[in-house]
Amino acid sequence: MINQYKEQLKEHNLKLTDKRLKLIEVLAGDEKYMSAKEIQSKLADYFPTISYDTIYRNLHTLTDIGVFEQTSLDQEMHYKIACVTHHHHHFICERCGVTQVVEYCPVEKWQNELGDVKLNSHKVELYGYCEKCA
Amino acid sequence: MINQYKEQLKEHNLKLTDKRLKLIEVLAGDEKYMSAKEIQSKLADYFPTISYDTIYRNLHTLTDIGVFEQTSLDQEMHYKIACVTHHHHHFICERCGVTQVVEYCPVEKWQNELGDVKLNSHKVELYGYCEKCA
DNA sequence: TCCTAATTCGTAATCATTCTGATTAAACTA
DNA sequence: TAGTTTAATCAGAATGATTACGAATTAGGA
Ligand SMILES: [Mn+2]
Ligand SMILES: [Mn+2]
Ligand SMILES: [Zn+2]
Ligand SMILES: [Zn+2]
Repeated sequence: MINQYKEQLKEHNLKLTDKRLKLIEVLAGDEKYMSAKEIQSKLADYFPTISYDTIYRNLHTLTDIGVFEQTSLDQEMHYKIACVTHHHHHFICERCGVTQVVEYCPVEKWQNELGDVKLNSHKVELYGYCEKCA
Repeated sequence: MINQYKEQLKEHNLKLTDKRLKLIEVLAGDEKYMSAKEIQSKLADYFPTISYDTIYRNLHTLTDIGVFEQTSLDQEMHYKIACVTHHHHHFICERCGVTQVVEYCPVEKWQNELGDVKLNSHKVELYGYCEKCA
């Protein structure tokens, strides 16, 4: 499954660096939203001196090509590995960031209600505490 | 209608200051999400030296008591006057921040789908360009 | 192996937001 | 109305996330 991400990098002419691969590994290994700080602390096990510039740059780059998805929580951007299957949304634990899939999305009803206005995107996020954190 | 906000301040033992009243006036006068910077530039007409501390403090305070509502756009918190009628969401213009009401909200379907997990809150935001900005 | 553009590094800068300690003023009381 | 109390404001420093920059390194192709 990591190979699929290597593909995506190649498709966009991005080099396969050790930092990028480990970054993907970290996010792919935990289905939750993580802050840059959390991510750097996980990467620090492998690259103790990795630059924040590298982390932020790659979070942006990989979000741009659809490997990650992002959301703003508590004034900080958080990232998770992207869901590539079908359109859906997430429940997000406000304590630990862990996510749970939410299938139902009435985007066509919303588009109907809006009429002419063109919908570029939409955000649906459900918040609460996961079973562990409750 | 400004009187209703004065009530709310009194109910929470908050003083009626000139800054607070003008802040409410500014947000109530334009049904859109505004950043702290935008807000301070509007307030500057009346209070050229108003402190950012005053702006941020009051944005928080008034959001806490339900006078304003907030959302994070582009890494910046944005505020608008709260909708006090019934539960609903908004379409938000990505250029100018103007909002349009979206009535349909399937929160009970989502709660059903989630089962046990307790839902604390939810965010639904539809993005695009308003007629003016399109 | 060599070249070159992309990537990373270390660090400084930026920008939104928060904090602090001193000053002001709203609201209550006499 | 004057006095008292305490919340609110102010100016400016501090914080914390994010971005920028010039120099050094490296992936990937020739
Ligand atoms: Mn998902
Ligand atoms: Mn709703
Ligand atoms: Zn949790
Ligand atoms: Zn607009």
